[in-house]
Amino acid sequence: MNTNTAPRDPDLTRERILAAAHGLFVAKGFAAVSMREIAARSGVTKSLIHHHFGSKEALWELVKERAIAAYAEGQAAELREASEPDAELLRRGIANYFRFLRDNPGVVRLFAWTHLDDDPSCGRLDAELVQLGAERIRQAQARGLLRPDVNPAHVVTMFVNGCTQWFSARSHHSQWPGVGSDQEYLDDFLKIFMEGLLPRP
Amino acid sequence: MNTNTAPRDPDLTRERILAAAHGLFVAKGFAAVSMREIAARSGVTKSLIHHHFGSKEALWELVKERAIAAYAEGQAAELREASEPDAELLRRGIANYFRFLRDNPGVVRLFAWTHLDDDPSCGRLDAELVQLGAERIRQAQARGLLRPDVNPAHVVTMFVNGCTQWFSARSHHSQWPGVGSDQEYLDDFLKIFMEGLLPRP
DNA sequence: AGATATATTGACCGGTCGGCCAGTTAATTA
DNA sequence: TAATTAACTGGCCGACCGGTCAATATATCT
Repeated sequence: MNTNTAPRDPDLTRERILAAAHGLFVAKGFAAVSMREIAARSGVTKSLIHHHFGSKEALWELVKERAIAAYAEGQAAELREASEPDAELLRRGIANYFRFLRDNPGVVRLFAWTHLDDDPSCGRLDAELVQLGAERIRQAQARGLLRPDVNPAHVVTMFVNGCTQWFSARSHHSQWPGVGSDQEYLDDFLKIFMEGLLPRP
Repeated sequence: MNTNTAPRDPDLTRERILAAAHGLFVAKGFAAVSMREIAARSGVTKSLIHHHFGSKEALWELVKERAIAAYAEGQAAELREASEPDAELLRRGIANYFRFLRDNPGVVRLFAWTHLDDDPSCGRLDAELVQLGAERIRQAQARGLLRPDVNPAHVVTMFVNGCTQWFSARSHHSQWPGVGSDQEYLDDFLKIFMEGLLPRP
């Protein structure tokens, strides 16, 4: 490999290895991916991966860490730029989250793999995200804009679960009779969820 | 193995192999389980597993098939014994489904594995279950007991997703601040979901 | 320019993988 | 009871696994 005259670029090499590993891990899971596969896809020797990352496990941890950090960063930015908390803000937040998962299927799969590994690392990272979102909902509750008799953390968990599982179990319910498109599901979800959150007279 | 005088029982042997394979596959996923492990746990030779089931893939398929068939059968029984469809029936159906998943964590994990395999086999099996549930909701809508402007199939999908992901991502949100117990989450879920489904004046 | 550190390679290691096969033992059938 | 079938075993195979190591080529530093 690399018999040409291209100059060495260790950072780029690391990046290409990480990209190859990310794609394979996301697609097949840790156990089903071999170092030889990663090496072949990144155009690099297996030994070089060990040189740069140590072991297969270490590479896997780094791939997870980076992907989740990127996810958390994007979501935090989304939350920061939000205006004062009301029902409409929540509705837009859910729609944005839904579209984010739709456009980043790798994130959904990576979360699913880590869940099956009972790996709490990614849950730790977005704990503060949840806290932030729950705080917004609490404020809206205090203003009488959302019903006060539900746990704000459960509200966040509920819509995160609803969005995540929709894409995670796509192969499942895509063949269920009567189930519609992403947009149609999101619309119905918002109808039920948002109206269920309104204060009752 | 089996150096004692116990009489041969091929059916029991098959069952023990299936049980061992089920436990290991559910816990670690297809790729991370070896035939040697399954053989050791079921007290049987590796060759005998091949004799009875052919290959590792065939065994995995059979394990999935049986588990999902058992799940579908139980759920279908639950649905058949239900009375006339109204909101209260739906509420009890959701609570029952939630408790079923709580008491059968293996089912949740097996579903998650098959989703990551993009295996649609289990989705096909419970398609009729969903159709049955959706039909009940449609009847309740026709009687004016549930809001008519949502797709019944989406109603079913929504609560199935909400229940499944709660247990599937337990390692995730168990460390989220403010998230409560199974029962507390279910209560809040039902509050929001059921009120969101009521007809609006 | 010379010395040092790092990036990169290819060959190799012990171990495990799924699967196969010849042989033995127990149940079934004729 | 003899013959046939099925259950079951142990050993073996080639392929692949993750990881190591010595050697080499390219940067970087003095």
